[in-house]
Amino acid sequence: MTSVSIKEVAKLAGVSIATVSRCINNPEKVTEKTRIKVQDAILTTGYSPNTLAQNFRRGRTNIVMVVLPSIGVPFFSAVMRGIHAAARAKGYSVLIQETPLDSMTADEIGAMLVSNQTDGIILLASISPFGTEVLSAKSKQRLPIVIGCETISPELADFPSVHIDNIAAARDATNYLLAQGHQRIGMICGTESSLLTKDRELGYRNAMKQANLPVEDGWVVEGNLTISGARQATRNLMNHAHRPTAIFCANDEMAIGSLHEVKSAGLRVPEDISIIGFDDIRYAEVTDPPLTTIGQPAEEIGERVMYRLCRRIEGGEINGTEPEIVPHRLVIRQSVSRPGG
Amino acid sequence: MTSVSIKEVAKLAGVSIATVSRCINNPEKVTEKTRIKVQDAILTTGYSPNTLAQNFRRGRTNIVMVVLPSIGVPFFSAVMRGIHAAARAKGYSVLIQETPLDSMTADEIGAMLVSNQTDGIILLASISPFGTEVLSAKSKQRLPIVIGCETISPELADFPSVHIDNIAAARDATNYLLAQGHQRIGMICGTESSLLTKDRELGYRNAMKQANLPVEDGWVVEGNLTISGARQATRNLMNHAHRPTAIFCANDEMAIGSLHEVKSAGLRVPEDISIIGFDDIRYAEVTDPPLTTIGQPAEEIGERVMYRLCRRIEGGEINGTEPEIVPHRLVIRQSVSRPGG
DNA sequence: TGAACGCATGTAAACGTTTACGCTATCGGA
DNA sequence: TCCGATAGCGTAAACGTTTACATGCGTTCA
Repeated sequence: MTSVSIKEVAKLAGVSIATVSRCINNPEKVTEKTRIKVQDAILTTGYSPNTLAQNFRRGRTNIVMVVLPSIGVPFFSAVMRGIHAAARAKGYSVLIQETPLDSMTADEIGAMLVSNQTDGIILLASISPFGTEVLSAKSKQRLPIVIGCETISPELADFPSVHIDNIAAARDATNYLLAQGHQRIGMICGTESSLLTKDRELGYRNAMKQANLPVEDGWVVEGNLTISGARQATRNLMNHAHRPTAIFCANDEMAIGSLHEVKSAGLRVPEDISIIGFDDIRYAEVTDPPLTTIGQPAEEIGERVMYRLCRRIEGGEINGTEPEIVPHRLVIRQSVSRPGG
Repeated sequence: MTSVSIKEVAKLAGVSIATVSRCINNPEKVTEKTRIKVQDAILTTGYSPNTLAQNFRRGRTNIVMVVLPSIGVPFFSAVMRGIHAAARAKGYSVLIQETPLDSMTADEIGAMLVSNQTDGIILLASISPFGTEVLSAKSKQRLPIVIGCETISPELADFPSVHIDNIAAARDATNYLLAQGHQRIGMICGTESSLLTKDRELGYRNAMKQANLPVEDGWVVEGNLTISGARQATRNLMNHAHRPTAIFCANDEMAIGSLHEVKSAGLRVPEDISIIGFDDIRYAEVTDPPLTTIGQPAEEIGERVMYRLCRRIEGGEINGTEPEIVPHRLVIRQSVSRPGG
């Protein structure tokens, strides 16, 4: 019942604790005969090393922390799946921190690293900027932090990252609507604090400008990244004097809300209003109509971000900080048609 | 840069390391004057305690592990949200283990506890039974393990748990369909290994028997808890010689898949086939038609399960192992009508 | 004034592991 | 046969913290 330590094993096997330790960690440094003795002793005592002592001694936890806005969003859970897979392969456990209302500050995060609670951190969320006195550019080069998904803010530019090209992807989405003949295109973007959706907004505006089309006041409205926020935003768009014939939503969650709201108002999708989403979450193919959207390789992002973090932790790659861009793709389903059907 | 230890603080403040430790952990045992000295020293050195050493010394990590089948399922992420909230309030971090293919065995879990990697465990997933020699009934009484959501298998009966009454809830769902006049009611259940959906199946069968209605062969089909599984299951149900006029799905994920499949086949919901789900995930109110379902207080379950675990960890409540039942409720929307509309 | 007490602080041990270092015995080569 | 190299193992230190116990000083009360 009470936890058995390496000493009992050593005593039972008739060797020193150093030898027991070696049997476990460097079996090749030990005679086969003693190795067997020790193995037997381990089995009969039911010994398992005290992880706390190991962590303490080795100065690491084999735990990485993932900071994200919400695990409830299917896109993030897909990324998490990739992270988990890679973590398991590399022997890490994953500690999740949700930051609902920016509740976790950069200082808290720094504290977790310096106090050794985690070996590394994956940021899937925007974080209030790191205090400059805490993190010099030099130290950033070393900290085991990797950013996934989120477009990088200037303060975080020194950290490696893995993500799609959000600007280009949003441009592709908008261009697809334009190619279908839409000219009045609205957008439901995220929140002020979400840089990633800022980039998507930027891509949308780029595409509109390139097509010499105006973005009228009130065509870009915040949806707060939630279903209910998107429904409100959609009502605003539908009431606009120049009602858009198509809506680009910064994520699928909001697209689902928007879709529902349009239909609730008695309008048809896509005949009256076309809708395009972003992320290609798994619910996107079972909406009515199925949602046209931009697909991200979410699991792949998770895996790559984890592997990159491992490289950082293991000390290599001090310099390689250029972002790793993964491909996005347009997933054409049935929520977009030519204006008027 | 290199981590500063308690020694430097002590030297700078001109006190012993014991005093520094006391200043942090038992400030009332120290003069105000020295406390200020030490505080200053802590600030100027930028000291923060080495968590690894603390954990080692105190024999605990302040980490709890949550084992669940998939974080991608909105219901679980809602539970997780509750767990996170409670954990944060109690000073714990949350480590997530997904067990996609029963990949984590009970032995692994036991190992995590005995090797001190976590202070406690929350099980939201069925786990292959604990080896009886590893866990006697006595030791179960002590282990800091609490079960959430899942109905308890005999092997796990000694652990405390928090969940709804799945049998009664499924009965309520079925009775609602019966009350609408349905007689041919099919069910899409989960997998063989998911006890919780087994209980839902039981509740369904209870209700049918009580109504003196048969459950024909082929009316209960496995949906694997996934959208695609439910779509296949729905095709089977629609092809049945005695096609059900209503389908009870063991969770909303499958209900969404089923709903889509029925409509894809050109049938109407609820006029041709009524559908009722289970969980009331947030997408349930934006399906077309909005999904009638059984609501669980997911966040509350998460909170309660976490608080209960805390009580276990902190040593109280050795005996209170009777399950904590939280209320469910029928959420009536528009995916169920009288048969034929 | 002196003894007794209590409070603030220091000293040192302890937690369980890993690992640098040193010792012994064995083996190969001259 | 003797010496050097080396493989295998033991000894002991070290990691940073907490805490039981000891120490010393000041205060109070007789």
